[in-house]
Amino acid sequence: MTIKEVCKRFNVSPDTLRYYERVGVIPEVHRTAGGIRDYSDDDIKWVETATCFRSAGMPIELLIEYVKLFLEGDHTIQARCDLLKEAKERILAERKKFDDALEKMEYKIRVYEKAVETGRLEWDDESSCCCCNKPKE
Amino acid sequence: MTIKEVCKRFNVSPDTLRYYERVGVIPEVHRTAGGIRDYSDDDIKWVETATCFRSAGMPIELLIEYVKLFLEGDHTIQARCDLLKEAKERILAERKKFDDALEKMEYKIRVYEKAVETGRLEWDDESSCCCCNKPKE
DNA sequence: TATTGACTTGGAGTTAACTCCAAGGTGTAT
DNA sequence: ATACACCTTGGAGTTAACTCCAAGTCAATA
Repeated sequence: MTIKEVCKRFNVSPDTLRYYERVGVIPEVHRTAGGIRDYSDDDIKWVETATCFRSAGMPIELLIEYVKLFLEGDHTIQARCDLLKEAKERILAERKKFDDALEKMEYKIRVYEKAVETGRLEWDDESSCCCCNKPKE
Repeated sequence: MTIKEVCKRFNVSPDTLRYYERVGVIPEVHRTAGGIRDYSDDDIKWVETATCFRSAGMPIELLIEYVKLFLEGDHTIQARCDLLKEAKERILAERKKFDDALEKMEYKIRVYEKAVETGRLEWDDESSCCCCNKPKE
């Protein structure tokens, strides 16, 4: 599979894929005799994992570490497992922050929608919502 | 409340708070006669919202736009509501990516844990999991 | 009142993760 | 065989969001 096809499939740029390979986010990709990238099934799976983890905000350094351990062979299985568990905890913590923000947003949206309906903006004083401050004249 | 206290409460640096104010992520903060920042309750609520939305990955530009609309007054209520709804959709989309990554991670963790137990690494061929490629010798 | 430490500003520097570029090689359609 | 589009590399440039710095001001303490 050409770089172009892989890009289309995972919605990333060729520069990004070459960059990932260069810094070790994915292992070296299979080439044609002429030196042109020709992604194997395994290469594609690595791209899939890299783009999936990246779009969940995992730092590139972590992926590089994972690939490095993988290339070292089976004696790094425990280390890889630990790395993934830590990554999972990170993502769970991040997701919690998303949920907090969602809650705050939904509250604000409710208040604004009611204001559009009734013409009066009424913030619950107990809420720790910033929108209750009135613009200073 | 001093800048230091606000920093401690929201776990951000003084530079970050000053930066937020400078670029308009929060409105101008109340000052003492000497010109030193003395955060009011409302100021603090803005900081809370800013840090909450930022840690959910909302870009600063969006927060600046929200504050700008707020300062323009009540005729921007509909616009603010629309902005928040769009922000909410973004966060939902981001959270979906987190869930996808979590699922992939949990699968890999399960396989690695089994490998640690049994001594054999066995990836389900149907899964689109990159870890099934063997290191090239 | 002098020292000390925290605060102020505008502007420059840093970091992660790309993104672009120039100079040249590959491969396929005429 | 000659365009032509697309690929290669190493290295430089960009962007968002801080983060640091220098030079000066403020405020609490000895």
